[in-house]
Amino acid sequence: MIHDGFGWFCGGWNGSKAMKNRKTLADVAAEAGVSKMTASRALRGDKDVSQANVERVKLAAREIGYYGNQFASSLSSQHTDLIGVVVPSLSNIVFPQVMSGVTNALKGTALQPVFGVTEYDPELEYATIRNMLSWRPAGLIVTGLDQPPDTRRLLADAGVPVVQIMDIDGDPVDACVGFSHAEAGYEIASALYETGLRRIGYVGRNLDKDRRAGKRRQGFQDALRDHGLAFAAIIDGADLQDDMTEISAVDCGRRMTAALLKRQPDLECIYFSNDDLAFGGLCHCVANGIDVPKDVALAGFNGLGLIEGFPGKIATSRTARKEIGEKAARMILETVESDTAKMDKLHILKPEISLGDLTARKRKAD
Amino acid sequence: MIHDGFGWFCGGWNGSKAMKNRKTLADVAAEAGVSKMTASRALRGDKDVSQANVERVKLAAREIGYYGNQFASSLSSQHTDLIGVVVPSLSNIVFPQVMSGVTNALKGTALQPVFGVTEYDPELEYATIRNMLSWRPAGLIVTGLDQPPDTRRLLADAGVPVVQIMDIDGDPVDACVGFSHAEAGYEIASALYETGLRRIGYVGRNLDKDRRAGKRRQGFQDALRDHGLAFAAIIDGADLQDDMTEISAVDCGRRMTAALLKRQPDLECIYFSNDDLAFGGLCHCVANGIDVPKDVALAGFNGLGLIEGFPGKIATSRTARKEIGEKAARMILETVESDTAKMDKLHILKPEISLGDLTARKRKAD
DNA sequence: GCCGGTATCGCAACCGGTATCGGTACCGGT
DNA sequence: ACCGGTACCGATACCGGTTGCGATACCGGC
Repeated sequence: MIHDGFGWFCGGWNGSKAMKNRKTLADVAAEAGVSKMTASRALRGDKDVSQANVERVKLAAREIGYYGNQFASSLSSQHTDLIGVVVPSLSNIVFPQVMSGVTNALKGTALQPVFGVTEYDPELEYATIRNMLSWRPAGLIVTGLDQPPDTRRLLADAGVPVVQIMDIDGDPVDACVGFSHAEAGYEIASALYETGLRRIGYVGRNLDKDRRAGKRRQGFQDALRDHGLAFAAIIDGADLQDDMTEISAVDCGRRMTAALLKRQPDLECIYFSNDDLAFGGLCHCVANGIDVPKDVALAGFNGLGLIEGFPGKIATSRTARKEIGEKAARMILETVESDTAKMDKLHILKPEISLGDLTARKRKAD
Repeated sequence: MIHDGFGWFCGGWNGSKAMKNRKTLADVAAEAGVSKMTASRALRGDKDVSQANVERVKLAAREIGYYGNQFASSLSSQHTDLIGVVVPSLSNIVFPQVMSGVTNALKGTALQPVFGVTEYDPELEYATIRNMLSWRPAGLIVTGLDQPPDTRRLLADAGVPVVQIMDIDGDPVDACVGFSHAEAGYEIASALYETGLRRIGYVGRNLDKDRRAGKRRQGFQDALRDHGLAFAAIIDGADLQDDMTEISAVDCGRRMTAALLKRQPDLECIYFSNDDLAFGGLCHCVANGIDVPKDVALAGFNGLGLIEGFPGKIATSRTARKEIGEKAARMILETVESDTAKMDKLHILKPEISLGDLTARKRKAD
């Protein structure tokens, strides 16, 4: 349906009548006793308007409660202040944090972000991006590098700066900001290995949809392989697919951990596809008197705030979400501000591994 | 600055040149060998176009990579598909959840949400709303009822359906969806009282900015007063204002709880301004061998996912964030869809109190 | 062959701003 | 008195679609 060309653009009911009876620039001009042009210039702070008229116009505008019409303005001036930001989800706090970063970097500039959510659905992603392009944004920030060809072409032909974020394992359309998930997986695996851990299990969910989580897992596996190991046990949601979609990630992590430890009681360590699941694992352990990380070590990914509740308990790769959002926004800002400048095409913000209480164990192992 | 009338509208640098060289409807029409009008109608699925031409036009559009221009379209047709959604924050997971609800309810309709974040800053809220109005949205969803007069007037004169959400303690501009925070505070206080708890402390943060948290606290206090009690101890961030703004809410909760219990070791219960803080409190207790809720009961607000990690430990008022977002969106949808229908002006989604393990104690107390 | 009706199509006039460019007024210099 | 320069202003032509309405073509019926 979405790919039928213009289905997204068709049919449906016709917006609101809300636009009627709105004050226009002509009203302001009449009220101020000047021409439309002078009013326009006065409100935008253009030059070539006498101070007296500027004040007269602003006053008139306020009196009649005028605010501009972005459609008319953008159509006429042929440019926009919009930056489209496409994220896969709002329920993973990571993305709101990225959005915060973008908002933050754009504060005080003329640009402003517009957000779109894809729910990890490629079709919806395509539609969202297409939709954003119909607003002729000044730039686009898109999560991930694994867009299908259709979507890729859309981005490539957009004619605006495009920054892909969160991932660098792949071929960016234009610029990208993020880090290698494969490497992140590889590195935390290595770090865990060095603390002497050997029997390591894996807990993941939504790997089919969340490609980046899949990459981390692969990287982790590669590291194990390089040490002649493999996951001692795996639960990736396919096992528990019944009601797992409805419950929260934390609760899901708890249950999956319980299941995994039941299946393989001698695990020394569990790697989770993210911090929410890992936290769920911790909850299971706390509730069942399992000492973390002595009995079993837990490792997640992201460095979420809730990890700080139990300092040192969960190993994690701290990712710079907010910074990624900020950097991406700033890259577009720079491109847009100067015609000449071309932005760096790649900016890496490597996650920082935090082993927590395992650090001590590592020293012992050395 | 923001209130100077049109400062927001003035100055600054002028968008991108991104709009140039884009395919227009005329290109499509030429390619398809029809007039602009026929092309326009074909793409929108209007009637009065032969099936043959519809296909020809759609094909042509796809060939040359055409996507509409919302500015031109909205300007000309005098209506929009936009719904403005204004939330105070993205770092509190509650608001992304509300946004999810809105997105969800709007999925499959012609309407689409545009989000704005105010960081709890009234000036920024004013600017954001004004900015949204310049897009002539079909409706507006705004968080809270406590806008300053300027902002209120803006909303009242907007000429579009406005739904205020999350709160009903106040005077809505038009419609509102949410619940009474004062009542929520009152009720959980009463529920806690009934389990026999008496020496109750309070931990809160950002009360000056988050008016709703303040209302809950007030409601809680009122309940205590009605039972002849008062908070046995209070930490509201003013006490620890040093670095508290930078750290996560969870970590903040941990520290404030530690401080509170040090000051008043015989507390039987602590009421937190939200679940993040409460969870931090739980972490402190777990880490220090304090049994929850036997030694000290903890109560928060929101029913966040992370509470589920420790089933029954933290009492909370479960709020229907997603539902609030959905309902608000649906209210606007209905208003917009039918000219006649006026929406309900008030929709209450009362939080559901969950006492967790305290339920047992309550039965004992009875 | 003429007529009313229906299906298709396209011209022209906008929508509400802004870029462009050509005035007008006033200034100081010569 | 004349001239060039500057400051200010406004008529006009768009921007890229859509609405309104008239034009055209084709149809069956009489």
